[in-house]
Amino acid sequence: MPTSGSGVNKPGAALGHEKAKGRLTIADIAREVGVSPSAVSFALNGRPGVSEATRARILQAAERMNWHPHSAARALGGAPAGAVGLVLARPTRTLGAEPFYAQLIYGMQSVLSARSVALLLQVVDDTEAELTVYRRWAGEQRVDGLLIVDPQTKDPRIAAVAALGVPAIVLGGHGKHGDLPTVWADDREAMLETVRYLAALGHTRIAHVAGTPTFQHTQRRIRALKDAAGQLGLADTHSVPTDFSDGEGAAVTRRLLSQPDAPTAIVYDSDLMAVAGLGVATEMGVPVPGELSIVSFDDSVLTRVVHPAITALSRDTHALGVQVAEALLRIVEEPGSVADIKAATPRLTVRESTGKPPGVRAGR
Amino acid sequence: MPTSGSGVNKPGAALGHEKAKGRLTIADIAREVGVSPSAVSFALNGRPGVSEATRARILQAAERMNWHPHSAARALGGAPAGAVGLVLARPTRTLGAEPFYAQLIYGMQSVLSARSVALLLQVVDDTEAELTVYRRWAGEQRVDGLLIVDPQTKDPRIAAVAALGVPAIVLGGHGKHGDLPTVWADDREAMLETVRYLAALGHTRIAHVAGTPTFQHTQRRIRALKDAAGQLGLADTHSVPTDFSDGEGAAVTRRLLSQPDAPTAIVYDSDLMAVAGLGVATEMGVPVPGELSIVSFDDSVLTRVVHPAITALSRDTHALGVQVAEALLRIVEEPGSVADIKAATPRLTVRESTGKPPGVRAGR
DNA sequence: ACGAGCCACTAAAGCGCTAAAGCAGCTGGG
DNA sequence: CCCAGCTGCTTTAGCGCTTTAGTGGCTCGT
Repeated sequence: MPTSGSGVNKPGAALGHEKAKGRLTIADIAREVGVSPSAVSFALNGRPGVSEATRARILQAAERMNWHPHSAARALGGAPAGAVGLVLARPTRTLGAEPFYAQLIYGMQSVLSARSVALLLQVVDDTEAELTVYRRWAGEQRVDGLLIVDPQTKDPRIAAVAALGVPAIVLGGHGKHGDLPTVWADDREAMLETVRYLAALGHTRIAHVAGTPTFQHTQRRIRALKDAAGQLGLADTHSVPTDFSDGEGAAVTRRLLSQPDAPTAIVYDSDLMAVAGLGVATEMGVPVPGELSIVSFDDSVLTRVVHPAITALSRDTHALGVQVAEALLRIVEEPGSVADIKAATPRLTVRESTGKPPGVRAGR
Repeated sequence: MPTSGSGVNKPGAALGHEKAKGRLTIADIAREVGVSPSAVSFALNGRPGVSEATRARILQAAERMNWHPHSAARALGGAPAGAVGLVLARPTRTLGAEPFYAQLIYGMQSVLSARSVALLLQVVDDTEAELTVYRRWAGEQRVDGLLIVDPQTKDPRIAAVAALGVPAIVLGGHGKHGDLPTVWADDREAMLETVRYLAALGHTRIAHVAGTPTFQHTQRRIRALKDAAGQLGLADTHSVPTDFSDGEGAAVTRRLLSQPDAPTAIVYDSDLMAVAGLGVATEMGVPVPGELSIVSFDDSVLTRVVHPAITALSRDTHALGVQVAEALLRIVEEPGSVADIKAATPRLTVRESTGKPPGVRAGR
C-alpha cells in the first residue's frame, strides 16, 4: 500500500525517507482522528470512555499509521516491562552443545511471543555474576519475572531474588526454596525406572556419570541410584561427579572401562556426555551394547543421530519450556498464585545402546 | 483482604511486608545528600556541574542505597534502550541441537554483558513472523540494534530493517545488502581448501550435503564446490540441498550410499548433519574413513565427541560472536561507522573421518 | 422544571530521568 | 567599583504514556 500523500504522514518533508526526529506518538493519532490523546489511550487500551464509533476510528488510524506503544513510556507509568529474564551460569563453553537450554528457550518462546513478552538472556560465568545481573535488572525494572535454573543445595539466589521482590520460578528444584515456586521433574522415579530396567536385563555393575553435584537434580539422581541399588541388591553401583562437559564424560568413561571390574552399564546425566562416552567405547573397541550398555539421562537429536542410537530418558523439553513460561507469566500477573508444578516424569525410550550384559544368555 | 474501615491509605498497615509503592529514585538520593535531583543526575552521569566533593558524596549515597537507574525512565528521555535484538527463524526443532547459535550468543554476551547491554532473543517460525518482531521492537523502541542472521538471496528483511531505521548487522552475507554492513566468513575459500584436500587424497566422487539453498552462505558453498570441481577436473561432484535437519542429512546420506557409484567423500554443511551421516554410514556398515570420508562444514564438540572424530572446517564461533557484538555496538553508537568485516576463514581440522578413498594405494 | 446522573470526551498531573535554562555568589580585568 | 564570566547549584520542562479529575451536553425521574 503506497503511502497516500495526505493525512497519514507527520508534517515531514517530501518523502517519508526521513522520520528521524519525530517518533510517532498517540498525539499524532489524536490529531489525525481529531480527538484528545487521552481518548486515544482509552481506545487503544480497550477501556471505557470512548464511543464505539470513535474507538474504531482510532484503532484504524493507529493501524494505518503503524503505531506501536513506546515500551519505555508505558513502563514508566508503572506498567510491566513486558520482559522476563533468564541467566545461564553454567561453566560454559560446553553450554553450546547441550540442546537442553535451546529447546527450553524455544518452548518458552512459543508462549512468550504469543503474549508479546520479550526474553532477556544473559550468559555469565558464575553465580556471583548471575546475582549481579538480577540486581541490575531488578533495579532497572527491566524484567517482570525471572527463571532460575539449576538450583543448588544452598542456593544463594533464592533468598536474593526473593529479597528483590521480582516474581520468579525455579526450574528443577523441589521443596524448600523460600517462597519461590518450582517446576520440577521426578528425576528420582526416572532413575529408579532406569535401574530397574538395567537390572532386569541382568546388569549388576552399573556406573552413573553424574553432573555437577551441587545441583539439586544431580543429587536427587545420585540418591535415587543408591536407593535403587539397595532395593535391588546391586552391590556394585556408584556415581561419579563431573562438570557436565564432554571432556570429563569421556575421561570418566575411559577410566571406568579400564578397570578390572568394568561396569556393564553406564548412565550419563546428559546426552552430550553419553555421546562422548559412546565415542570412547567405540574407540576402545568395547562393543555397545554387546559389552556395555549406555543410557542417557537426557534426550535430544544427539542420542538419535549416533549409531547405535542411545537409550534415553526422554522428556519433551519444548513442552517443559511452555509450562515454565506459563507459570512465569501467571506468577507475574498474580504473585503467589503458583504452587509447585510437577512436570512429566522422563520416560525411558529404549533404543539400540542397551542390551543384556555379556555372559547372560537368553534363557537366563 | 477485607478493606479495613480506618486509615486505608499510605500509612502502611501492620507489617512492612509492603515495599511496593516506593521505588528508590534519584529524588531519594537527592534528599539524602541534600541536593537537587539534577545534581544527582549530573553526578551519576559523570558530567560537569557538580564539585568533586559533592559528586563523591552522591556516588557514595547511591552505592549505599543500592540505587539503579530506571531503564524505562532513561529510555523515555531518548537514551538508548540498552539492548540489542536477535531473532532466530530457522525451521526450528532442529535448532536446539546446533551448537552454532548457542556459541555465537555466548560470544556476543562476553561483549554485551561487559557493557551492560541486554540481549533480546526471540525464536519464530518464519521470516514473516521475524519481520513482525522487528517492527514491534522498533516501534516500541526496545532495541538499539539488530543482528540479522542467515541472509537469503532476495532477503526482504534487509530493506525492511533499513526502513525501520534501526542499526543492524548482517551475519554471513557478502556484498549488496542495502546499507547494512555484514560480518562474513570466506566460505568459498574454505570449500576450495576442503575439495583440494579431498582431491589430493585421491577422491573424485565428492558429494555435498548442503543446507537451505535460499541462504546466501549455502549458495556460496555450492558455487565454490562447482568451481573447484571444474578446476580440478572432478566430473562427479554435486550438492544436495536440505533443510539443515538431522533427518534430511541422514536420509540424503542413505540415498547417496545406496547408489551404484556412491561418493567416496561427503561434505556436510553442518556438524549435526555430519554426525547423522556418520551414524547412517556406521549403520549401513560402510567403514569411515575406509570407504567413505566425511567432512563437516562446521565444527563443535559434536564432531570431536563421536568416533571416528570428524574432520571439520573449524572456526572460533565464540570469537565470531565477539566480533559481531562489537560491530553491532559500534554501529549503534555511530551509524555508518562500520564497513563489511571479514571474519577468519574456517580452517580445515583433519581428524579421523577422512582418508584415501578405497582402491587408492599409498604409492598411488 | 430542575438537579442528579450519565456519557463522551478533554485537561492536567505524574511516572523517573535528563537537559536546558536560570540564578546566586564569587573572582578579577578594566 | 562595576559587571562579565565563571562555578555549583536549583528550577523547569519535557520524553510518551496512563490516569484522575474535571466539563459540557444530554436524559430522566419526580
